[in-house]
Amino acid sequence: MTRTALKKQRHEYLLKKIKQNPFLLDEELAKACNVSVSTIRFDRAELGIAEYRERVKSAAQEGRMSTSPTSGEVLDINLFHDGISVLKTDDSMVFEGTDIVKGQYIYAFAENLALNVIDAKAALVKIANVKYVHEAHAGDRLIAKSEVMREKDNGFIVRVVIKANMNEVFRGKFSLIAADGKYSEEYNENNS
Amino acid sequence: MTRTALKKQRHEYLLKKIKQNPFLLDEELAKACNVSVSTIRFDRAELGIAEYRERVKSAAQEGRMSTSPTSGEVLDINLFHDGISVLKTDDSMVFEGTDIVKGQYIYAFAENLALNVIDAKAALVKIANVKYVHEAHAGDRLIAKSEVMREKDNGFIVRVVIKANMNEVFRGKFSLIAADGKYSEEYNENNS
DNA sequence: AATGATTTAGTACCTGATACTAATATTAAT
DNA sequence: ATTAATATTAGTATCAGGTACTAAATCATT
Repeated sequence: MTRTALKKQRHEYLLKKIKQNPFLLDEELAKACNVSVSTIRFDRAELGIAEYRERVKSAAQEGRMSTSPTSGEVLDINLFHDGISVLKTDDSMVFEGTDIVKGQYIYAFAENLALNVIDAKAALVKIANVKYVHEAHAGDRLIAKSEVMREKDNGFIVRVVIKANMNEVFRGKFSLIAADGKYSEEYNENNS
Repeated sequence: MTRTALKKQRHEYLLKKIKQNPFLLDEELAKACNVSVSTIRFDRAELGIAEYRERVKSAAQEGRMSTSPTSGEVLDINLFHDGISVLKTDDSMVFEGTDIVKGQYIYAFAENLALNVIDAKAALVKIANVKYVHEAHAGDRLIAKSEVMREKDNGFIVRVVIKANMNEVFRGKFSLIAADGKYSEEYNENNS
């Protein structure tokens, strides 16, 4: 194989590998690619990939940004009645090698809204029946609507429907029960 | 105020400030506390606070942990038959102010095993019926067992049961269908 | 005044880089 | 086959943000 082709291959490898794991030193990359550290530095410069420390730093900042990773943003809530939230999907949520969003992210999004509409801190999921109607793809903007169907025993039945581009993607029914009002008080910041 | 008291105050400040924002250099901390950088270094040593780079690094790693799904560790897999995996829960998975693990983490754990037993890269969840039998608590070691119940149409029905301390915590039935698998090739090391 | 705790200063060294230069393959084009 | 362009390696000086250590200066207390 020509060096030019090897370089291209290496570049693809670097882009992919570093994206999925920013904690890779030039030295390690060099070893993995069987080239010198200098080559890796040239490659990074060509590809516009920042140095290790910057990568780690921005990874930390991103992590810092997303308080709860898959909860989405609540747009509207009528407590004990209904709620709407949105979630922008991205390729951190997909099956490796595809752009199909994993069910667990959609589930978490739905469960979260179901809990929020009941008053998150006071409810637990007991049973969930969920259906993934259509695949969701990375980049899709998911819109979840939840409705409290009825009260049952000491709990609630909440339905959540999620759509992407007007198409139904997910449909779930959550049976929630109130958790006993044993709340541990907020963090005490009073010190002298 | 005595120097000793000032020091104590500074120590409290450092612990709190660095906890809420790890991106603070010794130089910045020194300026904020109106002492020299040396003093800050002494303080950090006394308090066991790691240096800037280590703080940023572990922040990034934590962020990475929470964004990547909680899949647990697979202990045994008989493809298309059954599998076992474990997950150590922690307080990043709980409802705020409690030690009760959120359903979505348990769900993700279960879904993952269900997918793994079928060959993760080639299957999608279509329907899931899940029941949270008992609360799981932070620190619990969850053990999930999955069994393929039967093939159905072009898919599978997989049951997953999760226990903590011998007690059933979760029970779920997943209906999975095969998806066309697309492999991403590893970096080619054949060259010389 | 002497003792011990606290704070500051300074040195050598470390890692994982950047920025740059120079030399050496290897390939493609003429 | 020779040349020009491309790819790779090596080496130097420099940087940031430290560690680890030593020594001196500055209180506060007895």
